[in-house]
Amino acid sequence: MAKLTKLDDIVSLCKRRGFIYQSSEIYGGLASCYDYGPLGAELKRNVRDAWWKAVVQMRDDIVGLDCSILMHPMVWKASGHADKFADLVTVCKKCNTRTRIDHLADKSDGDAAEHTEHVNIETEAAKEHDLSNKVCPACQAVGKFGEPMAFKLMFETQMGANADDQMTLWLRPETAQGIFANFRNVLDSTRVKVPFGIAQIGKSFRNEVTTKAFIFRTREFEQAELEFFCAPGTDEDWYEHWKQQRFNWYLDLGIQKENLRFRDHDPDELAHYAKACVDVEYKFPFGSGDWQELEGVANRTDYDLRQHQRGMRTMNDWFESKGDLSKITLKEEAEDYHKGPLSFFDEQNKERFIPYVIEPSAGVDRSTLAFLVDAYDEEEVKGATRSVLRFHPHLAPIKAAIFPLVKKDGMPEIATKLYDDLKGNFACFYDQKGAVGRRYRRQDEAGTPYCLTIDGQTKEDNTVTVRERDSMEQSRINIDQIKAYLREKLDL
RNA sequence: GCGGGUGUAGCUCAGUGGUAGAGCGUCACGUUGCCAACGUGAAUGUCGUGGGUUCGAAUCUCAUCACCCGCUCCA
Repeated sequence: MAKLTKLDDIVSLCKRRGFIYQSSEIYGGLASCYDYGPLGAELKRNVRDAWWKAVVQMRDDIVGLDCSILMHPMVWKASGHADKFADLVTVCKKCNTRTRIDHLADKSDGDAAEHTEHVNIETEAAKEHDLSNKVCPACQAVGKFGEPMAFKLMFETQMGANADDQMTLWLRPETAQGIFANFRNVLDSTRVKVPFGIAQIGKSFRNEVTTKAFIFRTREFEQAELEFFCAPGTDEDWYEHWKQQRFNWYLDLGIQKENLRFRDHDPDELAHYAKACVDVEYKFPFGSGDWQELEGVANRTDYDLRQHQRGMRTMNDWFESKGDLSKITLKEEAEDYHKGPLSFFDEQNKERFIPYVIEPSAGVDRSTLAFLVDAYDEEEVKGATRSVLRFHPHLAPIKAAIFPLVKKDGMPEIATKLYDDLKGNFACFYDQKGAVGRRYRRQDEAGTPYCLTIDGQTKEDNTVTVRERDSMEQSRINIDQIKAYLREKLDL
């Protein structure tokens, strides 16, 4: 299997073959930002399409959505991000280890730090923080901490060209809230009934304290999220359902079983709104061969919809404070909140409730990287190394390459005709330069599953050579049957 | 943000004060009739960026940017 043992090898591969480049490279690069090159753009698009097909197209109970990145600030007040999506961190002066202050344990009780949510940055920063009795988890030094530093995890931007009349907005830190904000719209316009899901793929932005490992953790990233709404009491079954569905999706697209696993979150690791959460992890070859999260499947309960009902009740305060979020607090829930504007009426049981939500949330960039790394292989062929990307046909950036065996005797004419005939149906590539063996190997490196070669025999019996990427085996197929052959083999 | 490391051709790297190099890749022409390894020729460098020292800097020095390994966090 792959001989990519270091992240550097992957970065190099990605650049050399045109999958991923550093953003703004000609200006020295921009931290944490990356661009997808010609092959990478195709690969990533295929990953998105495969997700959409599995999650939306093939299901009768899920519909799609595509929200704006900028949303009303109250969305983030209600979701909790505006107040809580920040960390207060301090550094141990002895060993330079950085720790969130809410994770520090007291010297006296010695208890391990408990998991807590992100903090409210305004109130926390204003508080006096007595760290003199706190223990550094790394070097055990007591009270050697510097001033707490605040990290805001959402990007801010301004709406309105007039400088005197601008509103501060946030770039969304997750696509999920756009789905909750449109829950009512979808209910009213599509005839869906609980249980059903709303799916969305799009960019999100988090001003991470530290980025990591190539495109694994970036400040701008793409999510594929599904919010699946179900009746309270059925949520645990749906949680299991989606756990399996999502795991199998990676396997079906060729991820090797031994590189994929679940990791359940400990109860004290769960976010305050989550009843259960499991990560789908991939064994990336970063340094020590660490397992890293590709996707999280969470039971978010009815938390988000209930929060947005509170948000809707708070709008008067928002207008009165002239949009200053720091001056308002969310209104309490109505006593009959379960009959609120974001509730669902179950015709069969004649009851109204706020649906529970199961959320599979996948990282598109992470998955793309995993598919790339997992497909990479090197093998010995006649004493030389053949490197090949064994992509699942659905993910392969190029489905078929068309070659004339040599650049004469009318072969290029037949080959270009075949190419023109196929490119409307499949992503194809035409190449007539150099030795054919070299062209085969070049396509191996791009992960192209099939090469079609026009030779002398083509003019005699109308057949072409079909060469398979994985086995390197060749067979002859009538040129008129190529389209059907590819369609069947590629399952398109 | 802190500590450690790195930055020279598209990629991998050599080059420790005196005219910028190799392998692979790329391109052209020829050859070639099914698996990168033929022949001939060619292109390609703000030596990450900006200051300083020096007669002279890829090389010494300072700053800065980016990446990698940790700390932290999460899709």
